[in-house]
Amino acid sequence: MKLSDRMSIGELAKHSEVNLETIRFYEREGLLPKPPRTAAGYRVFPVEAVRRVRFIKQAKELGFSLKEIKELLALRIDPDSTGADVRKRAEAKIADIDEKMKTLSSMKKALTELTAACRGKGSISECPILESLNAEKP
Amino acid sequence: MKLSDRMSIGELAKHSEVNLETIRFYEREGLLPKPPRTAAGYRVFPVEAVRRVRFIKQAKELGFSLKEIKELLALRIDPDSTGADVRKRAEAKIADIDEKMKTLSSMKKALTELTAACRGKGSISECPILESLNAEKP
DNA sequence: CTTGACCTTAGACCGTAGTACGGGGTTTAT
DNA sequence: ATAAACCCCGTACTACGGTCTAAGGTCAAG
Repeated sequence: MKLSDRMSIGELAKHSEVNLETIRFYEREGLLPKPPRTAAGYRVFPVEAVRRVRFIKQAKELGFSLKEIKELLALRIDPDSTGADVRKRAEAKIADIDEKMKTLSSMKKALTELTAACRGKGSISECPILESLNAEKP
Repeated sequence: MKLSDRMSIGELAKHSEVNLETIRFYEREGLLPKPPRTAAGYRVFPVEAVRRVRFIKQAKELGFSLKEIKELLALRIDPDSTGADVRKRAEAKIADIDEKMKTLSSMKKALTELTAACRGKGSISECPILESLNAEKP
């Protein structure tokens, strides 16, 4: 059964845990495709829209701008773009992601060392451990 | 030798690759400690400030707000806070980081699958692979 | 057949994170 | 000794990413 696989803007907002206005804003900005409307002009979203909005939300939390998120969402195999082109763009995004993961990794390491230091009698005063990240470009 | 282990605001900005005004802004916001001044009132920064500014920059790219970054920078073992308290806060930050890494991981997986699909004749048209992330909270 | 919860639009407003500007003082290089 | 390059401060402005408001239309329940 699939009793209603479509939803109103309010339902979409609730299920994806964002403000209703944010949905409209994303539509205006082209992050969500313009949905069909009822006779009265009400937006009708497919359930998949929830995934899309959640994806946007998560990507934002990872420091991607809406512009970058738009690019990520545009990465799909369709007849408009050659496979090689999509692959090139996807690989660039993968590089971004690897970069972020590397940084997170060193942050985590620093914090883990900090918690360990706290365990061991914790008396190494003034220890700005977080600044001990990868230096890069000296 | 340590021919000048201190620098001007302009040098700091250059070495940490941010706008000079950003340095002043971070100082106002309490992300950088107020530096000593010359007789003429010029700020004099220790070289370590470069690491700190770069850390702020990187953390921002990972989606941390300046407020969160301030909290991260405050995590250190000093006589003002008990080891247990610092540890608790550090562990919370580690949890944030793990969350981010998990999401990045699924994004990367989705993108990797996409590039693989591009290789293989690339004819699965209309394939919005990125929305297929972890669902969470149904 | 009205009340309340929902939807519509356009446009105003907000917090965050800078960035620029103007008017001035300082330092360095020629 | 004077120009270029740097610094000071305070204030204003910007871009981004929403969020809210006003004025009104729609829909389901009682």
